[in-house]
Amino acid sequence: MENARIAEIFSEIADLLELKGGNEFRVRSYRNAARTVSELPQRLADLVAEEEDLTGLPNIGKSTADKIREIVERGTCKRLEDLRAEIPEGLTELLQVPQLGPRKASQLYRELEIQSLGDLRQAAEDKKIRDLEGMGAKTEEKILEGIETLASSTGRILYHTAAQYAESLGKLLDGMDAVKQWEVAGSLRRGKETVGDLDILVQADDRKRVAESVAEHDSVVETIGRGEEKMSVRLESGLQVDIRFFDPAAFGSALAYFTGSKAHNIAVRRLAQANDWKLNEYGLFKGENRLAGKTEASVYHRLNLPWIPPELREDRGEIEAAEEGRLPDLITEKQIRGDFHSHTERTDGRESLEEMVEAARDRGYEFLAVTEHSKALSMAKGLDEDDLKAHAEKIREADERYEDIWVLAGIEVDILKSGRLDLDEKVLEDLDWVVASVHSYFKLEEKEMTDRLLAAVHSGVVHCIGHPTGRMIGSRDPVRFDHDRLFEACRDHGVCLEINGQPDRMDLPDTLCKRAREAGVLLALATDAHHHVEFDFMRYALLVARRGWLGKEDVLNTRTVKQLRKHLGSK
DNA sequence: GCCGTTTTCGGCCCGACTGTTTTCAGTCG
Repeated sequence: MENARIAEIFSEIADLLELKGGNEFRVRSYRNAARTVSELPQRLADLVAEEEDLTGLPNIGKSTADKIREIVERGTCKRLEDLRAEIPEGLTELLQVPQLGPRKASQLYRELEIQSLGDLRQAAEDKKIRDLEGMGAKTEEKILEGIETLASSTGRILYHTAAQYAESLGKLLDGMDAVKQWEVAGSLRRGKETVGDLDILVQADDRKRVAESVAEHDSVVETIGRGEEKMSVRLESGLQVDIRFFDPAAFGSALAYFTGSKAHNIAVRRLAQANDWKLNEYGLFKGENRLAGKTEASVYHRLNLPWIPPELREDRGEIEAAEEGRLPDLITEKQIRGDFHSHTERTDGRESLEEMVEAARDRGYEFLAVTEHSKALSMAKGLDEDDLKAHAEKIREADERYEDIWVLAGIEVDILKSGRLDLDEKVLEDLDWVVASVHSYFKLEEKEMTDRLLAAVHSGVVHCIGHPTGRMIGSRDPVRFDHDRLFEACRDHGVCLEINGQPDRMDLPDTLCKRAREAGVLLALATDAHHHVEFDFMRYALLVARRGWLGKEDVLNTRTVKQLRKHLGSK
């Protein structure tokens, strides 16, 4: 039983309770519990086995703790079974339709016996919905559109993709005289690996003109709503964009408000309430009197907090850390001196060694590790021992030619199913940098996978574990292993964990990053570039690192060549 | 159902927009 499944159960209970018309705060409790569970670094099943007290976890009280134990033992819980018996299957899928919430969904069920998306479409097409109390022709139309949107939407999209749309809209806004300032807020600003929609804040002289221009933008296919304060549009990709207009006096509080996360906002608002103040998107207020709002920092400062970087705003302890003056000094792009994972055309990269090295120099890097695949990945032309020796020689020759950059002769060696490395350790010993990665047998049982990874760490020739969880966002689950044991082993053997910046990997994920840091593990940021343009993926690795609370000291890439040589030499 | 320098009971974030209404409920973020 994985945490994700437990979280799903709590979400389903929340949905069903909502359809039933239950207490909205109880519903919220289940949703909060689902969030806590899904973000929890430890496996609940393990905590239950160890008879840990779960009520110490945020949003988990006695009742929820009991349910967690029940779910771990039985795979489900009575509460869910009872609700399912009471409310027809299919009704929850109606909640997925935009603009259709629990009230209308249950009304549709009660009055028209609608129990599925199919029923809903039929009723809308038959124009039966417009006759219901509180609904009309417009509602019917919205529902049909909502069903279409649902069918074509893919849910959350990669940060990388969302950032491209944001950039394109940003260009439009930059080009308008009426726009005085604009900022992207929401989960994109927080650097989350996936983004559900775009939130853009705009200060403008002529809101109407801005709204018109946005509505006419190439990538906009539909205007969902449009008012004085906000407008919502849908892009060709299905992505929803919310534009909100604010005056300068409220721009900072609005930015904070719409950056979220929701949980962070609630926690900050509680601090305001403790002073009998009110915090909303228009500012921090004492009665009618605005205490702060022009900048984000002014809002935080008035609440006796330092400004909190957006990447930390997840209610994962940042408020307490801010109160106690122990927020981490997060790593920045400028502190990155090199990249620890790249491929060339010798295996599955697309450019020559020289092209890659020169591009790294152009970025101002002081070092670059070239890490081709090993022979187990025959599809990728992986190297055997002799190939590797020859290639390492070639890399060292290149290193001689470029005085201002250290080209590390490296490898990304496969960790085989048994935990053995795919290449003779004698050959690996002569390299400057050895990344060991799992590229096969992703479904091993936790114990077997843990032993497999530990064997690589214990080998004595590995410097870094590549993309440690192996997850592909949206398409492949992370492999299962005992995180704490791997972290401890890495710390004790001086082995780094990689933060791979490929947009669909972003692996190690942020929450595990935070725990690896707490365990004393050193992280290595890397792009896994197969073409020099992918060196830009370092920004995604950086986002993960920042969301994982990493500072300069926690990251190997911040070392000078001299320090790095010393660090690697001492291994 | 959770939670506690206001509290173990009684709160729980709060405002914009839409469509249906003649003052508001539902949905969303």
